[in-house]
Amino acid sequence: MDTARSNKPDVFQAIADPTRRRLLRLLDEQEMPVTAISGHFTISRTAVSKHLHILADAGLVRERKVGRERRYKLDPEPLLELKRWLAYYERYWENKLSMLKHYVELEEE
Amino acid sequence: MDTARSNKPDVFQAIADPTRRRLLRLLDEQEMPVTAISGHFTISRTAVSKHLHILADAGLVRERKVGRERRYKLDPEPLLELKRWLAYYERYWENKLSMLKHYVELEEE
DNA sequence: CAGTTGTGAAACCATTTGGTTTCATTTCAT
DNA sequence: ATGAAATGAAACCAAATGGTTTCACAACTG
Repeated sequence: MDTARSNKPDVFQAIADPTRRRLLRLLDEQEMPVTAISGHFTISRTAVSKHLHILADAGLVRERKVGRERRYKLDPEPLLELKRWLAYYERYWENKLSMLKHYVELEEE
Repeated sequence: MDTARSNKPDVFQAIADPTRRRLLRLLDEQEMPVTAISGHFTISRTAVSKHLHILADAGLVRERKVGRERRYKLDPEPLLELKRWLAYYERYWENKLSMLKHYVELEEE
């Protein structure tokens, strides 16, 4: 990790880490400051902070300064890219028959 | 990478790499042997082979021996986990109003 | 003003990751 | 049987990743 590099904010990369997925869930429910957030994890506050920056770089989280706190909140918008990516494969399960057909072909041949 | 460890076949992890996403697309269109596949990439055949094993571990790809070749083909089933994960956030864009409301709230406060 | 709280930046570190090159093995072609 | 083709395993490597500890600083609380 090291530093929060604002280089390649990749959604796929961002959600690859389980801790970050948990963070997204948490911040969907409510906006929270870093210390409160890190109370939900066993890793250090600093580590959580880094994950938050990665999520922010990917646009998955919004940051807002309130006094000395820095509150984070989910921004689901970038997940649309994932949704679009997934949509390509949608035809496989858009109906049970196509799925079945797929498996039959896999088994045969 | 090093070796194809059949430890934690994580879908999120598997699709995090852009090369692997390209592989999935390619193998959706047709079943192919390793050498043919690696013709589509600039990295070495061995590297492609490793990516294929990672995808296979995640269940995203099926392997079939045919003579001296080893043919790979997409198995989209594990993508359903991703779809389910994504479904949680679905309410945000299930209608334009909820999305709009979300952004307004983000801007306000 | 003095002290405490909330947070990020830096410097480190071990492990994982994506790649390469080399070698061994299996299967096909002659 | 002999050689070429298709592929995985091994050993190795540089860079990225996820963590930690320490330090500095801004902003509240007395």
